[in-house]
Amino acid sequence: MYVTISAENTKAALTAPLGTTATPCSETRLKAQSYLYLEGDDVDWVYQVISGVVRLTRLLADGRRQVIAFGYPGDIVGFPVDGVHHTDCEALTETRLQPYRRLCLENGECSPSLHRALLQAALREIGAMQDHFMMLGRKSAVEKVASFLSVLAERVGEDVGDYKQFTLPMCRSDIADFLGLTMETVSRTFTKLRKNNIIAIDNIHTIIVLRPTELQALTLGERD
Amino acid sequence: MYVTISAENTKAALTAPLGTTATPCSETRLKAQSYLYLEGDDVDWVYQVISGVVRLTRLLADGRRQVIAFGYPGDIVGFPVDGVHHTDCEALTETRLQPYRRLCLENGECSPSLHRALLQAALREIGAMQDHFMMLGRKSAVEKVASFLSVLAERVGEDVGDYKQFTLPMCRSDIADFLGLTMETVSRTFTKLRKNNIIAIDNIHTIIVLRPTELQALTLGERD
DNA sequence: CGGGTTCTTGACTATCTTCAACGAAAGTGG
DNA sequence: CCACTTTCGTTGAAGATAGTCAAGAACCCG
Repeated sequence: MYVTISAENTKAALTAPLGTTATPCSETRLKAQSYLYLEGDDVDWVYQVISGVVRLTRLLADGRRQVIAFGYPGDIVGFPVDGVHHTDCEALTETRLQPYRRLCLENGECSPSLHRALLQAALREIGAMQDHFMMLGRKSAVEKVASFLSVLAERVGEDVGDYKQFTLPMCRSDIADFLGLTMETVSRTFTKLRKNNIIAIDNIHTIIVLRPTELQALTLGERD
Repeated sequence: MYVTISAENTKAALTAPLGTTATPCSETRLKAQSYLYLEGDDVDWVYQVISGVVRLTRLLADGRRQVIAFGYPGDIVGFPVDGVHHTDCEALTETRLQPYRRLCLENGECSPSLHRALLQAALREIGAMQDHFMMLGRKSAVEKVASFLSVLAERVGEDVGDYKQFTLPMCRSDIADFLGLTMETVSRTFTKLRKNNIIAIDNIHTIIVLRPTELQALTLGERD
């Protein structure tokens, strides 16, 4: 999952399974905090997240970290770069994944419809990443956090009265490393949104969006 | 072209043409400052840059701009997202491009080797963009500019004695919008590198890297 | 040569980071 | 179940990095 400029993707489109034909391989299960693969590992499979959430990260030698994406149900993770994984992938919650052979994507060694679906997923990935560039390069802290929460509310939020509620399976520093901020700035921005009654923070990992429209407006720089 | 963490790609690999078989379509020529496509246009072709340089951009409603990538010879531009272009693409110099049918990439309606080559290019694009996230999210101004110049020196620099020389076909604000900085910061950083004798600026658009090793070190945060 | 654009530089400011302390929550072992 | 420890999150104060605004210099092109 990336924080796209406009969250125009519908839940339906995103969470639809890829193959309509019988899948050749049974699902993979992953406990929270366990790794699916590490940077440099050979790629044999790409995975579609069925349930749960995973985190893709890259590390710099000096310890700086960038969270590349969060993988929510419907997302495909593990695209190979020259046959090798280019990020680490860790499960944030217990996660179920549907594996697809790498060669199905790369050589079409499977049903044409599945090959096409994986390819389309890769192309959508490129588009989503392009959006995320704008986010990292050109948005303020408030805009980044508002975008992040807005997309999550849209994608995984549950209606609670007039509000949208969802849980954050990742910690604050994961969010910070995803948005190119520090943990402290993320925390302060959450507090600011809470004090302005845009959101409520029930449990630390449970967000309630009280005013979705205002949150959406902050996404593009209206005053807070 | 993205500013990758380690410029380990060789020139040869990057500039190799995709299809060894006869290409079905003659090359496209583009004058400097003319657009190849705009965001929202339907995609009929993807293009490999043969010579010249193009610039891919995305715009926000309020005018903020992100340069997504520069397309140098060997690069593929124009990957479709749901059949539609997701960026604007403008030629920075006179440019020659080899078009390939979109359906060759998406449906394999061409030679299998060409289909595979385009697919591999898309997957490499994903990997390169992941690297660029680190750049935008986690690097300082000096690191960004040093990375940018270092990659260019490696990729298009010509040996002049012990030095590497190359021209910048883009203006300072293009570089700024690529790196997530302002024009002024880019300019100041150039000056700093020049005063430290890491680079020389011959003409405004001609850079000579005097100390490639030091420049490379600045890429990852060694003191300047 | 002149006019417009692009680039550089300076002074000032804003935003975000850093460092540090504290508090809340969660895990551990008796 | 409770005390202890550790991790994670929040908050504050101070500082640094990059942004803004403005002026002047260099470059480009007819």
